[in-house]
Amino acid sequence: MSEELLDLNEVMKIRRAKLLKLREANIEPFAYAYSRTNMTEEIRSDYAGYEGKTVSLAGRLMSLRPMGKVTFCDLMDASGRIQLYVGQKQIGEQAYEVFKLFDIGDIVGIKGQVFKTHAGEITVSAAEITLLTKNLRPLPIVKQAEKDGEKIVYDAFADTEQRYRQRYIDLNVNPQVREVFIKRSRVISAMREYLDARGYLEVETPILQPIYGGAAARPFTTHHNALDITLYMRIADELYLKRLIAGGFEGVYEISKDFRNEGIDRTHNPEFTMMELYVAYQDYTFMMNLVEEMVCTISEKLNGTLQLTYQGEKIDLTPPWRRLPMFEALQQYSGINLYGKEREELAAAAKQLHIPVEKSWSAGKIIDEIFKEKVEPNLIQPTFICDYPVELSPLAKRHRSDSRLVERFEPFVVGREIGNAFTELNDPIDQRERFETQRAAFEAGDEEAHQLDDDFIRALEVGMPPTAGLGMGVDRLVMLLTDSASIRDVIFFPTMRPEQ
RNA sequence: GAGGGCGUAGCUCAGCUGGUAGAGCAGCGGCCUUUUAAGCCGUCGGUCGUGGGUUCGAUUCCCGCCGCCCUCACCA
Repeated sequence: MSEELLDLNEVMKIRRAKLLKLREANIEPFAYAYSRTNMTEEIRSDYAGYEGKTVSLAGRLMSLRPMGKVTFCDLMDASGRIQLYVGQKQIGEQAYEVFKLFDIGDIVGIKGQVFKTHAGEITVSAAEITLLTKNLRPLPIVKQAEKDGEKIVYDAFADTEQRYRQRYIDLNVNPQVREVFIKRSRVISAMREYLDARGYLEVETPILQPIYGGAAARPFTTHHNALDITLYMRIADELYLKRLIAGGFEGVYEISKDFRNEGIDRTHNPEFTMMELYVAYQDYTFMMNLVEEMVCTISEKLNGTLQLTYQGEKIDLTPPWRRLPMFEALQQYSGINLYGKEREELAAAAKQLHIPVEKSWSAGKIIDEIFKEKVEPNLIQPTFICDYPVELSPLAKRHRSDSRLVERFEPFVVGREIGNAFTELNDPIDQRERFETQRAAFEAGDEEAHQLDDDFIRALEVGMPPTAGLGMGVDRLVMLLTDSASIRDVIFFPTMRPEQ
């Protein structure tokens, strides 16, 4: 402890000294509770109603402007900020001496009258000011001014590493960060409201799974001691939710974390939030309409509009979204018709398009690569790409009019996939064959090939009705709706390498 | 995993072609009872990410390592 003290910088030493002084003055610097009557925003938005009234507020001191026997402060609570006027005459000489030990970053309670200064600033004049929590580690000082109605921020706390590692500081000093996360919560509640209103049942399924499935990805592996078995963190909820449809539920959804042991970048975090929905007696066309309607409902609720700007790109969410079969999209953007082509022809086409092909790649994989390279970047306005090759989609039902394709779609916006949906494969014999193909791929070295899940097939044998399924990347939807460039800006604590 | 960039005071940043560091804010001491990026005067604060190398001498040049960011690969 004393050694730790030696490491403290000057400011922190002074803060601790103040802490001792406060305790000597019989003031507890870490209070138990404080009863307040109002939030700062209530007063600011209804000055006429509060003028002259006594209110009590609680929050953090974000700015101090001492002027001798009077100090102006900015108090920040969860709703916003308000100015405080702390005068020696009003709170008393002794209390003012104690108040001089307060710092920016301290959390205080204040009771006093609402008034306006000569400059017209809505202000609370303190009759009492109470320390609730002493700040021992100084906050970065971010100053704001308003010029011509525009907010200007000086010395913003901008170091991304520190912002992500010490989000509690980021949230305190960067109000726009708080806004993004409030919006994130609203997106999720709007989604839940939309799904609940249609009678879908929110459920919970295992995160720890003996066989991982539902997506093509490498899992995190863990171990259960008592059972002495390997368990995997789920990479998707799909197979369990479909078991519930086989069990007689007709509409289920789950909003939860999935885990994929893959790289980290601007659109990928090892743990991320997924919404999966399964609806009995429906197909992927139904699901396309649902996605359009749901995303639009959320956008309206969140931003009051279907128009949005993402990183300078204007996006119009107004339905109907373009619906483009995958091979038509490939034809349109690569100029080559790839439908029905054999692997060697596809490899040749890829070469022609300057896309390197590896020998181990299947025909489906080559198509996927060409798609990513040539088509995806062009899908700026909302677009459903539909009808994928069967070998890319081991859990999707074959297309009713083309057995080489499956009834599947992915919604794209700003060149980015935000979901994945299909008419679910419910034929257990076909499902077993698809799993066998995947097993062969796994044994050939494809680490992301789907695992064979006998119990899931058993459920299909019992019978799963015709079903439409959807997965949506919640983080990416939030990024889109909040104009966030990185997934780390919409996840409170993104995965980072541990310090030291 | 590959390539590129960055890492200087609590925060935001300067520091040209090598001579052991500066500013603003914050802090501390003054003055100040309607300020609001408060102001004025004074002052404290840095093993310049880390470990080597070159050099009489390195924050500055070279190499390794650590961390972050960007691009690519894998993927949602």
